[in-house]
Amino acid sequence: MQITRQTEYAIRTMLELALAPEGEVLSTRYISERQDIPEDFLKKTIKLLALADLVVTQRGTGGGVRLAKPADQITMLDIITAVEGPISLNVCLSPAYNCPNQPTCPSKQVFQRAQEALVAELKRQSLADMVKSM
Amino acid sequence: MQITRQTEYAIRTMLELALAPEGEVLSTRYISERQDIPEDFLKKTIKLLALADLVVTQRGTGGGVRLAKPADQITMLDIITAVEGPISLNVCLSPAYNCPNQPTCPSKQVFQRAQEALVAELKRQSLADMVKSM
DNA sequence: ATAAAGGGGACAAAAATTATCCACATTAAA
DNA sequence: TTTAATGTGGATAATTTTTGTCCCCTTTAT
Repeated sequence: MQITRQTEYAIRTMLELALAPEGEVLSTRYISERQDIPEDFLKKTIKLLALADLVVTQRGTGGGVRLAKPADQITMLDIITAVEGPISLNVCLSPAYNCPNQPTCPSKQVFQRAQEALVAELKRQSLADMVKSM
Repeated sequence: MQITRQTEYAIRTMLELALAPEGEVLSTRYISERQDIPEDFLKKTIKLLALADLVVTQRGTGGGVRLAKPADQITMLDIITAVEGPISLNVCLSPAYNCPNQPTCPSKQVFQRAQEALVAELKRQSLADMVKSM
């Protein structure tokens, strides 16, 4: 019940990008050195962020990464979801899962509510808010 | 960011115990068959529940397991914590962890709040509530 | 005594996570 | 137009966590 290290990497990367001058790109190597993240692993992590439209990448000399939208339009939930997929506190909450104990499973509802509370909080704070508090 | 299968086993076990007649013990084997849980793995899981004072075990012939207290005094949070230890959505929230970015880490606060919301919900519903909803 | 329980430690298997390597495609600049 | 800097993608390895199994022990009612 914990975010993975990769998600931590993603959060730190997004903070780094949010702090960079508007429109400027940062290279993966630069970020990996600043944040002490294995470069090749970071590449894949950034790819996930790009697929989720949180960052834009630019290939070639002078290329790199930048935020795809203003920091106040990106939430912690966005980042976590980009890396880990949709949050589901219990397997039974995954969309794909077909619970064999349906419909009498009493724990599903508990997890459903807990998850909603969690998601609401993660959605509440934006990357911009986080940067402000630094 | 998901409870483990072992925690699922623990929840199902607690529900099974909550449904048993007051004061009666159920054997690990019985529970493992009813709930389709590997017996030796269940033994360890039950041991964790016993260490957390959620169940009482009785050795010897006719022995088994029963709830250590009324079902309305046991919460989902109690069960999760018994198996997985204290919830910490991010390593940086673990009591033992000493964050190298302290005290300027902006994500810690976000996780702190999210975790509190989650914990509050998990604490809200008791085993008794869950049984009622079956 | 005996058999039916739980207790505990070692270990194995499986799954998930993290990390590394390398060949390739793109692009700006020399 | 070559070159070097950069992201892309796939394969694979290493590590860690989770899950499962085995086996011998202790306790206890009959």
